[in-house]
Amino acid sequence: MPELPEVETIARGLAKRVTGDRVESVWLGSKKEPLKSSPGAICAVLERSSILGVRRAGKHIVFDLQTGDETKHSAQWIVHLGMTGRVLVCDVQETLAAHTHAVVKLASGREIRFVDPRRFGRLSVSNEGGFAAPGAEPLQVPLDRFIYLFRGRKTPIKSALLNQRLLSGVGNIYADEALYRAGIRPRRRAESISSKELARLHAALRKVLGEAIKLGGSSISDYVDADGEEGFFQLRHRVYGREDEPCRACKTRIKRIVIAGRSSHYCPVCQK
DNA sequence: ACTATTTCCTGGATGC
DNA sequence: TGCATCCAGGAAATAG
Repeated sequence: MPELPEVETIARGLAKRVTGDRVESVWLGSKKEPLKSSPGAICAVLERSSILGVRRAGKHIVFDLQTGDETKHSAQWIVHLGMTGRVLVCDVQETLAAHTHAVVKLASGREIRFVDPRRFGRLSVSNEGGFAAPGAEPLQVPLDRFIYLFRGRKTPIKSALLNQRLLSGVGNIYADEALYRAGIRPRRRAESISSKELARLHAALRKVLGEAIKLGGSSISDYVDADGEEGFFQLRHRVYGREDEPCRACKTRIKRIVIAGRSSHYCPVCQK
């Protein structure tokens, strides 16, 4: 499940491989779910455009483009991986994986392929005003603004962390890991958490996301980066996926509860 | 303006 | 072994 560190890793890998290349043609599959923009709009933006760079915004991969027509407008191709999405850079002769929904042919002779079995991923394009993720970037947001995000919210802090309109990029794994490191139980109402605790959460979130990026993300089920490499942060998980295993600090069994339909893991002793 | 719940998807795990 | 059922979860849609 790609969250901020996984998407950052993938975007860096893609940037290394396709920056400076040019799009020759685009093939889109027949399934409609993966397309957030119309097929015509996606092709119009992508075909003959140059790739200026690839970056992450929240959980989105953003390809910065310069259109191939005489206007040379800037535009973006935006890929959201959902649960099981992958963006691969392949040689043309490599066999097409099942559930390939888009193939972008490059002037270098290679192809960017979007593969997504579960079809929760989304492709879109933007050419006016650029693209911005709706929430604040967790690695950039200053403490005072971070604290303000949760003011007056009755929803559990875990749900608030997952709300992409507040923070962009935090998903189930890193929400649980950050709450553990900050010593805050996931079910606590966001508004009930003190500024001091929120300061701990702010720091914990930055630390956990930063460490995970350094380790290439967490490989759960089938995640691999743009080069097919697995991440290693799953080895540092302290609560996520560790139900009934001993807390690394106090040996208490890690509990799993469901909040807003999402499994949430915490230590009943270390987290208050 | 919020918050909670439901829905979309398929592969892998589980149960009988 | 085979078949049915359940579960994972990001985000949009729907309901309250």
